[in-house]
Amino acid sequence: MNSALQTLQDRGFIKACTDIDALSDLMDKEKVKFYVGVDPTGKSVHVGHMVPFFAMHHLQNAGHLPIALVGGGTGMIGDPSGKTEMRQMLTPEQIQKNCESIKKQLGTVVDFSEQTDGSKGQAVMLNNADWLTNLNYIDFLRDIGRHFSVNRMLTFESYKQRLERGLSFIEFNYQLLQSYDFLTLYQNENCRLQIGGDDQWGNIVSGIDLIRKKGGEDCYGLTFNLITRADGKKMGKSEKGAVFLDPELFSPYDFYQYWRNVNDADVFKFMKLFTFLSLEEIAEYEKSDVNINEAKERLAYEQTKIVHGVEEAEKAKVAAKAMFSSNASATLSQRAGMPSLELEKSKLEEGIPVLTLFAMTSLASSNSDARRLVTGGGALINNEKITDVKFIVTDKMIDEEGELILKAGKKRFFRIILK
RNA sequence: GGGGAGGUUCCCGAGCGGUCAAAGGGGGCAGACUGUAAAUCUGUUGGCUCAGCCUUCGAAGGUUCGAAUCCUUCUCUCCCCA
Repeated sequence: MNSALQTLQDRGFIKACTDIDALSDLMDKEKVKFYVGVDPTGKSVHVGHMVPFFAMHHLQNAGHLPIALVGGGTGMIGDPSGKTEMRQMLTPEQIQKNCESIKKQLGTVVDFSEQTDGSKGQAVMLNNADWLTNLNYIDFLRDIGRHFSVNRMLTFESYKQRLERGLSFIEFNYQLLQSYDFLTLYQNENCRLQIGGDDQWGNIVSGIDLIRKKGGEDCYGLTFNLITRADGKKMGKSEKGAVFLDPELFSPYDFYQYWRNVNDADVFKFMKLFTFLSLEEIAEYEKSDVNINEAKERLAYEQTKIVHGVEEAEKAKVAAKAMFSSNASATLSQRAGMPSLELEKSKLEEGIPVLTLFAMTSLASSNSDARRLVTGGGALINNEKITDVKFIVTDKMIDEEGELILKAGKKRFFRIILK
């Protein structure tokens, strides 16, 4: 098999391919242009969306030519695949803004810069709004619509499910538009391969069919395993909601912790999919005499480094290490990666009720929430358990570093910086 | 267009005049046990100046001492017929 494909296979990406042998031959013969679509339905993608882009990274390194296709046009419709409800429609302005921030995030994994030495494939980002928004309805129906059989579409799993709950006509057209995207990319860019999550199988196959019906060459589809966690929960979801790549929505420290806390059963799978560590190196961690927590630490570090950069990864790692170590008092530099808040020193001198203080942080969402925390015995300040809800925090509690470290349970920390 | 069934707290889902901030489950948070894992058990899960008060049961009105529960209008969803 083609070495790039082999890499994806070995790392556990591949779920299905329309014709793996033919694709392999093609990739041996030439640098193949391939694409994956992203929906700009939010300001940020989350880790679950990243699988195809990690795959894209590996293919790019093998010299193939990635196209990241932002669905500026299709985003205005919403893909029914895997959704149980209709999507909210977005305004063109929102979509435009989302596209820009998403491109930045994808840039952490796929290199969009100008390639000069030719060792990597040149990556580009396109927006299907460029060819979708000006489509003429009648022309589209005549040229594209006639190639689609409603009977056949209705047999697709993604539509079947939605038929039970309701599917609007606008969403029903999604497959046509995505197929049209592939056709357009084939015609304009000579794009031969579409990759995506396994939920995209139906849409990808339709695109390939369309290209063939329009007289094109054979094109290929490659889908990746939908990543599930061993506990059955959705990948990329955490108690704090989706694990977004945007540091505003999900702090690098929490991001690091998310990976640090993955299920034992998922560690190596995730290392292969979500880091660039070599398989040999990962195999070292898989040896039974290695403490699995070292593997988790490495996974968290590598992932954070890729998404947020070395500096943030380093900070998160140091902060986590310091806080989880036995004495649990960290020096100022170790605290750098911790979620924090600045507070006027004078306020503390006057005294602040515990509940108020906790509610100011991300540890408690409201006074009542803080009350529950304290009542339940989960609230600590500088490692001292606070059980009295009326407790007043004063400047006497400041630690040797001149700060306060709040804890909610064993795992959640917050740093109060006095000024 | 006609007929029917519905919209309940983060989600699913009970409640159908007062004892309802609303059963049960899921999820979340905390405690115990651990390895910052999983599983298990316990507590908790609208807000507040917390033995009390305030805001919630699609929206707005109304009946009533009192409504998530009854009436009216509106709105949205699903199903059947056209």
